Amino acid sequence: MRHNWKSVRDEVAARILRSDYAPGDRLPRDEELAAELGCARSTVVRAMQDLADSGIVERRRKGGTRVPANPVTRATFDIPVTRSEIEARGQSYGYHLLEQTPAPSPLHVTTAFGLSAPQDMLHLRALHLADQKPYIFEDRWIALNTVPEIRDVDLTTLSANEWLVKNRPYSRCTVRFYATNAGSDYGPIFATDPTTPLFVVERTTWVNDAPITSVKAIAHPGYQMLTEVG
Amino acid sequence: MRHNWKSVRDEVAARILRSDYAPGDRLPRDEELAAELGCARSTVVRAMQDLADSGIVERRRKGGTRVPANPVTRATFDIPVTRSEIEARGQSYGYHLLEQTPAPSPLHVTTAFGLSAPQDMLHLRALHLADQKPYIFEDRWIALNTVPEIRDVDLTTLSANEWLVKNRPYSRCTVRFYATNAGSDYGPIFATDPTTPLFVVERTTWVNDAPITSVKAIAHPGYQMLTEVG
DNA sequence: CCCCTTATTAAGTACGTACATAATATTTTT
DNA sequence: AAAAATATTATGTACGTACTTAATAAGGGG
Repeated sequence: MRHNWKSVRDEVAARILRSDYAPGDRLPRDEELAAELGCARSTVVRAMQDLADSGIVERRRKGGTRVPANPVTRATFDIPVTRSEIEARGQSYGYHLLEQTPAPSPLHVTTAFGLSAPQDMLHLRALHLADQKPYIFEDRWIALNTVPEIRDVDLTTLSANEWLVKNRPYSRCTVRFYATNAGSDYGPIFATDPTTPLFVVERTTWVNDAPITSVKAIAHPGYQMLTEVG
Repeated sequence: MRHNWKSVRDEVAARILRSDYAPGDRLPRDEELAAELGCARSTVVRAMQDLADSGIVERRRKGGTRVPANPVTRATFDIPVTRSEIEARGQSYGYHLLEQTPAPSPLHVTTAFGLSAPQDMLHLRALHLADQKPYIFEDRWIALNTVPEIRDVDLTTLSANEWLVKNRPYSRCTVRFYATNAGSDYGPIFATDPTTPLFVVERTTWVNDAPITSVKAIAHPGYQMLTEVG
């Protein structure tokens, strides 16, 4: 069964694994590989594009295909809506809106959006619960200029997360991972010591350069983000 | 210029953005879209597969293409060899091997690999410097059964990271992100308080189910992992 | 010898056809 | 009415051809 792109991909990947093609090396041209493996060039192209998407090979017009001299591990994470994440774990989902205040954006939000001046925003603080226990605390700012309808949405039962994702899709998004201390802000929420390290995912979204929302999602102590490659 | 797959992709993405196609909705069949946009079905297929790869649509045989009812943010991170990462920042790279000891794998490493019993491994502790300052500290275990050659490699000048990546490509890898405290282990290394929160990337790699290496990369205080989507 | 122009190369794309495959829907059988 | 066999459907894949494009290499002129 040599005549499908996945087996071509696996064959090329195996050669790289065996160091037949080593980092920095140039691979045979698509046409040659096609002739060697007895398939059409388009099949090799499909296989190679998959390998290129995974960062296993690099392709350049005229330059050919090569194994990167400095290989990288390309990891892909799916960040779901928090409710889906909790339900996928087989736990019950709970949601508490702690605060909902219109306010001008503070400096760190203004700069996250790349704005030159503060804008009117809606500030939300909410807690997501898994089996009644604090799972993720979110601190969110929503740009009222871009999303005025949010004023009329009841956010005490439906999380802003969910409303936005279904009503205000974004065209651009930055994601930032880092570690922080629970401190006096999050310590009480998770009923933990102020020195407890917490994992933070910060996401900022735009639609055609107009700011939508910026969220800090602070995960409960011990939270890990996991993915498989290959 | 409607006759290329990127413009087809962008048109469909724009329709989703405008909520012409809302979460849960089924899109027209490839053939219909092709007729509407005046291109071949294969062009629509190419566009749709790209959208599916980004998680923007879901495709199922017979079921058709639809906008996911529970959208996710799909973020992709490239984790380079540490030296490349530092040099890409325009900083000078430095490397110090702090410890190199053969030892049976401790429990957390044994379980990370999914092994039933401890194996002989090489334990390394090393520090990567950017502009002479501690950047990433790594705590690494290498499976000697799978990579016996590592015994004869001089790891005082070349990091194990680089040697492995060029000589022992992996076929499978898990990546884990989390937060930890500097504590007495890492506090002295980064010259920081034991309560300082630190960002950790833990990677475990195999080649055809044989364990290669498991690394904890502890980043300096303030380290952030950043990516753009869209 | 260096710079600029021109040729060549190998990947990138578009198209159309034919067929495969996995779901789903329908019909038949028990 | 439930279960099993069968038909239908929309995506998935393979192929071959023709053409485009970006990058490199070769050539020519100052």
